[in-house]
Amino acid sequence: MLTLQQINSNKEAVIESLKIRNKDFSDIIQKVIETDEDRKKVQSELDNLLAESNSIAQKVGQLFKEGKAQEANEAKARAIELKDLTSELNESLKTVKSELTKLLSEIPNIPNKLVPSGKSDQDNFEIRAGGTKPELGENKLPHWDLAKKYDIIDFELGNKITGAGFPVYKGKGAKLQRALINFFLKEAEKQGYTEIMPPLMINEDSGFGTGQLPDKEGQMYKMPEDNLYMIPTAEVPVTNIYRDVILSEEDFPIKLTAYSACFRREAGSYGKEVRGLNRLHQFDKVEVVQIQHPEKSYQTLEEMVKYVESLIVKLELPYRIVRLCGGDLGFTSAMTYDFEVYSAAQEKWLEVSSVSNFETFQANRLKLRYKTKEDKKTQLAHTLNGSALALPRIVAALLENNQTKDGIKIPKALQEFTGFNLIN
RNA sequence: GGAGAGGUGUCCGAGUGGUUUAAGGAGCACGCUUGGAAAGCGUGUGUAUUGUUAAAGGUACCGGGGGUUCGAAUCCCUUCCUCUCCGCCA
Repeated sequence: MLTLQQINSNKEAVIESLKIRNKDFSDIIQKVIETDEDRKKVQSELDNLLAESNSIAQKVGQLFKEGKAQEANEAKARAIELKDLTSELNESLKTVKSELTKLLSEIPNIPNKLVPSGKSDQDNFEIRAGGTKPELGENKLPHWDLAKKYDIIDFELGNKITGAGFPVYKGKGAKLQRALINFFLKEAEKQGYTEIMPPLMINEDSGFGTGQLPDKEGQMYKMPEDNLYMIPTAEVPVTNIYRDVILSEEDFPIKLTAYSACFRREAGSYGKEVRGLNRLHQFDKVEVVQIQHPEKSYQTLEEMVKYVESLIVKLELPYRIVRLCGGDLGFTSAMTYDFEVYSAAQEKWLEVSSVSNFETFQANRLKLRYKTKEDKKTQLAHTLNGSALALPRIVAALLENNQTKDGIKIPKALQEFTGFNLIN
């Protein structure tokens, strides 16, 4: 959520910046400002009545103590009158506050100035690309066929046990998963990230903190009996470690990494898009999260981009990095880089990572703040995160790009983790 | 799942209806003292919101939500969490 301060003090600039998302928010922002005015009015009125009522209560106590029951009872009359007034005002305060929250939660994050304009992923701005697309022969196979040929991933078995989108990894397929997870965690550790193993279910407060709730409720699996949700990404439990926390400036940067299974309902997906490993209900991912001083967060974003890039380079996959345009930018993000690897048999670019700076947008919901050294004021911190990396599409590209007539070659960097260099 | 005990500020800890505007202690910050330090003494010490040039001041917050009362940390309801015992269990 944006803060009222952001909106009140820079109304025009906020409206202008949001235009890059191809939508006009001027009406809703105007409404926010008016509703906030109402809120202030109601609140100060209520506060005055409460102040009066407090002082009467104190006086009544005093009078009773002195044995002046008569006077005490007289004072009560006004207090009872005040009670009705305050409870009424309290109701309207609640109403106006929830109205305000509702309005605020409809406004997305303000895009960074570098975010290019555009409507869809067609308009994303390519930052750079690397690696080389392999030359595969005529009998190249897509990864779902390779998975079957070498018996390493069984999609039908997953259907039987759970349903579509829950594949079963077998033998070298399972080992490859584990190797990738270990490789990613090890690289993250080298970069100074502290490893976290988080809960895979979260409560409502956590879902709200990182912005999944209430808007994206349909995206998560829910356990209604216990009012918990399966995590769609480790970002949620890991970032929520710092919900309701006040840091000091020396604590920055906070660097955390976590492997977790991720669960997504992906309602409405169909067809070619979901074939094989392209889109799953359960998948594995290593996430990196940073909490940073506002002045350093963009420097950190670039650092994270370089880090994710280095992983893909080590896996020897052809890739490109794009900066998302306004139309494609996520609701909570101020700036996002997407990473795509080329999957040579499908002849498709697959998104394998998304690295974002949320600035104070999540921190405001999380109440994640820090105290400045100088004047000891509390201010919102910046949060960032990125996939490093999501496994299934990496696996798809590895299988397809490295297929040979002898089997599938494992990239060098991964071999110490797999313990083999060929799937055959 | 059953029975019981708890949840108070940065920490420890008192507080079962009215100067609690949360005692006391520790920690921390600043000042005094000192050649310097320790001890000692003094002052201050949360979050949010409102207000103001700035302040003073107001309001809310004693796990969360609701209620009783002129008045709630304190009484009632509800919910979450922690601990002890029992049951079940990888």
